[in-house]
Amino acid sequence: MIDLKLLQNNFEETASKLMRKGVDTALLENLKNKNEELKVAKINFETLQAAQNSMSKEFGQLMREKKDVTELKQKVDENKIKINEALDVQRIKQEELERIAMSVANIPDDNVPDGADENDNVEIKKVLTPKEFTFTPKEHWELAEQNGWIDFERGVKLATSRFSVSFGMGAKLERALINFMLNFNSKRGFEEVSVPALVNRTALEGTGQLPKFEDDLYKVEGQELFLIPTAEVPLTNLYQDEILSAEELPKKMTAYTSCFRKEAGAAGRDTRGMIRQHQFHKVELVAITKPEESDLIFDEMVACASDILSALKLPHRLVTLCTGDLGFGAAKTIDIEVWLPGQATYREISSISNTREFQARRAKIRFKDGKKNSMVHTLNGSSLAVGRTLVAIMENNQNEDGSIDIPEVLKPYLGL
RNA sequence: GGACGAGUGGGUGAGCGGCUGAAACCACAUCCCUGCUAAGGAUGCGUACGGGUAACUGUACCGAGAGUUCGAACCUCUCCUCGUCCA
Repeated sequence: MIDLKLLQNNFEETASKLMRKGVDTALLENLKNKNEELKVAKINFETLQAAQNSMSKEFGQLMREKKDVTELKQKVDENKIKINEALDVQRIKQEELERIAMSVANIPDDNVPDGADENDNVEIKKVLTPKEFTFTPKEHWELAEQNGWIDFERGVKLATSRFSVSFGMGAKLERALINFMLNFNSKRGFEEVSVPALVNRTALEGTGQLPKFEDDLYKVEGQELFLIPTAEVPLTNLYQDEILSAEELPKKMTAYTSCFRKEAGAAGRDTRGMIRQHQFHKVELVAITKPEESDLIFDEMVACASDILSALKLPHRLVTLCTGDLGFGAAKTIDIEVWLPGQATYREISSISNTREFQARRAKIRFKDGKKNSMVHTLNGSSLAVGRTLVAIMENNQNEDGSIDIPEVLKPYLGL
């Protein structure tokens, strides 16, 4: 959530920063006004309430002295009517303010490049060179079907479109990748955590998926529970509404979960294959840090994801997302895109974001910063999307006959 | 699914409808003492949002929400969670 104090005290600068992300200045103006109105309403209510409290004390005093209270009672009753009115005003202002504030995106870092969409993202570097094929490389769905690894029709039969089923080596490779990635992350100091796949509304508000993106979430009928779209939600919210000690920071965590997304608005995109599924496996990294160390840990997380791809010998590149492609809660994001020879293009396989205080403020995650409490920074990143990694392995390691070479580092996990 | 019981500050745990934002102890912090010394003492120590240069001060919060009352941690109702017993 946006820092209302910042908006109040530094409106011009904050508004111009948010304008880069397409946030309407009029909306911010409105937010600022609401904030001031709320303040007035609060002062009004609290003054009345203070009078009420002191009159109540006096009332008790008179009772004990067995004195007459009818006059005082009348005063108190009159005041009470005013209090209720003032409280209503305050509540309405409060709700309006929160509704608006919760829907304002995070402020992008100054060094995030301007841009409209993913075409304006800026490449940082390429890692490993794509190999030259002496034949025309196939796309992964062709290879997957040919090898009997993935069955797309049967996934549809069981659920609906954008579901698939893995068999044999396809299924084993998914499991191997998950284990490999979790172990890799553990060695880099990320504690492995196993979390629920269903979370409540508060958790999703904390990380910013709600209230704005409810359409993309699967909701359990009759309950305020949602299937997680990413492990970022349960991991980050583990410490929701807590005040952590400075010594226990940074918290670095990794978890494997299935992720569930309706992919509303992605109609027609990546309809074939397993690039964009409603359910997919992902190993996630989350860090909760002191503000001054979040950039350092961000780099660690990027390196961690990139190094996994390197260990798998998969060519990839790092890009900085431009303002137009930056997610709702991110102050900065680096995407890692893996080379897919079948499509002859780089495709997103990991996305690492620093949300700075944005989620911390929403989820109320603070730490003891000497004498006072400060907001932590929260970071999240995939390391990696398992299905897409499998796609990349298939396409990059394919032979002319359609067979696929298993990456050396995975063999111990496959009993090979 | 049914019947009880419980949910209080970092922890343990008191709490009569007003004098309780909350005893006590532990933990923690700062300071003092240094021949009873793997000790003793003093003080401080929840959160959020306001007001004040500051000392300080106002409001709210005792699982969540609603109600009764001039006044609720305490009474009533609903919900949630955790125990125990029953099915």
